[in-house]
Amino acid sequence: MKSTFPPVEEQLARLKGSVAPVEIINEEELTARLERSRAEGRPLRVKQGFDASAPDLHIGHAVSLWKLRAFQELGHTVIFLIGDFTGMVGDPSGRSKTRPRLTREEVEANAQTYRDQVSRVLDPDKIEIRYNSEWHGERDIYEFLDLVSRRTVARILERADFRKRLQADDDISILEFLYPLIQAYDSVALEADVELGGTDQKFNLVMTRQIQRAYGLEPQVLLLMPLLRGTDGNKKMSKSLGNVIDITDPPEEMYGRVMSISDDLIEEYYRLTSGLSSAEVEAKLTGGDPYKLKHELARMIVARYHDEKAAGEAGEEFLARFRQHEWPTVEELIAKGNVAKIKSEHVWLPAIIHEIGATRSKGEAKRLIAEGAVSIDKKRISIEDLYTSKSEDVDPHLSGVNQARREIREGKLKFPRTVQNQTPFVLKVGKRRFYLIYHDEEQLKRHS
RNA sequence: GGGGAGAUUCCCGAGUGGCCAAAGGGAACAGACUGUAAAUCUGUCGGCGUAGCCUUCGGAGGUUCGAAUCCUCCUCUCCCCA
Repeated sequence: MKSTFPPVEEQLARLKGSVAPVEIINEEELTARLERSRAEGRPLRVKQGFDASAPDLHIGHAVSLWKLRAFQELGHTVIFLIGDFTGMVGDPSGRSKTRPRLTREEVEANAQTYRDQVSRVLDPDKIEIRYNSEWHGERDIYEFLDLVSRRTVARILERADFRKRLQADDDISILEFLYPLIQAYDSVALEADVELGGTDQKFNLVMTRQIQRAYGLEPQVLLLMPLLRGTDGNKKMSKSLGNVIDITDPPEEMYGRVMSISDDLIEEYYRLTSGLSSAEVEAKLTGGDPYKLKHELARMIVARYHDEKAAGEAGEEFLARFRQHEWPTVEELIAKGNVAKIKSEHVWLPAIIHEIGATRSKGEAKRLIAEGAVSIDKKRISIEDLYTSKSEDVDPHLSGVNQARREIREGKLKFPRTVQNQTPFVLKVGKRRFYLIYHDEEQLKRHS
């Protein structure tokens, strides 16, 4: 049975609207494909690849997800390709050498989380999820060499990044060289008509076109989408750089993260993440006060991935928390799961901070305390608070070896002192990390 | 296959026998100031209970009272030649 599609003009307008692709390679081909699809009643196969080993999608990824959604709404087929095979062999950026091999179960678990996340933007019933191990996993070396033989080194060296590293005498592994080819084959296997990707993927995506031609297929159309910079305003949004806003972040978190973007990013975020048309963005931005603009943006973004109500509440909470410097209540911390149990009430504070995972070492915890970054129940802890000259306050977990020393110094020097507060108490570490520390379950139950 | 250069703490990079847990810069973190922004200033930035002690300078041995620094072998990277 044949599907019907809107007129090509209308489709094109839709695909180029809202967040426009930075580049379409190329537009005539896209028009031609759309026309043919309409004439034949055959939906286009629109593909985007995702990394199987990093299954958290952020609002930068969402830029192209929304574009995929436009395709979906126009009646085309969206293929969500999970690069489980390529994820297993390595990383093309040259940063990390080899990634840990993913097991079948991990891949499936990641695929499931992808599906959940993607459904916040796309219609989950209309996604074809595929894995590139389907074809690469089966491949023998002859087929592989056949693929490799279709390109030359010079072609690969066209990539600016390789040229640069070559000039800088940096190393490039052969695997990295092969990576674009392996990836390119995915589009051959999927018979993709269109592929979406970030502009940073341009080289790899152009390679897919060349490889498709080499296999006698019509090259796919590329929609290169703009990259969103991370909340720090310097680098691209990336989990490893810690400057992300995940599409699954809870409302308050999301709101707060939007508020923390640098001012230079306001326009970029409005354009790429708000869902407004460029005319609307234009209108908003002229003469707007950055602080207000950010609030408005935060509200829109939260509403997009949660709903209006959540966005409103997140906004109010934000104001309460950060304008009036309120601490979250015990109930809120419990609700969010920012709760940590300690073994005993008699534990040295840096040990607690370390134990709950707020710092990488006790030394770091101590440093933070010295810097005035740690508070308990709204009272700032100073380094002196950590020590006592009364041995009954000493952390009893500090064992035998130290016991002797402790005795020697009794009366003269100071010892680590256990937390003086009754549990449960609220511990603040750094600017925005709060933990409810408790010792026995009963204490918690009283609150929930 | 031959010749040369190199591997330092998250990154870049100094250090060529004790003064080195290792300069400097970047990143990061914290405090002050603020709008959870930027800029700025200040501080921190291997691990331990403040003390000294432990572990770290590609890997394994060795020389030495003492090694990131010297020697041997190994691994890896880059350059030039074939």
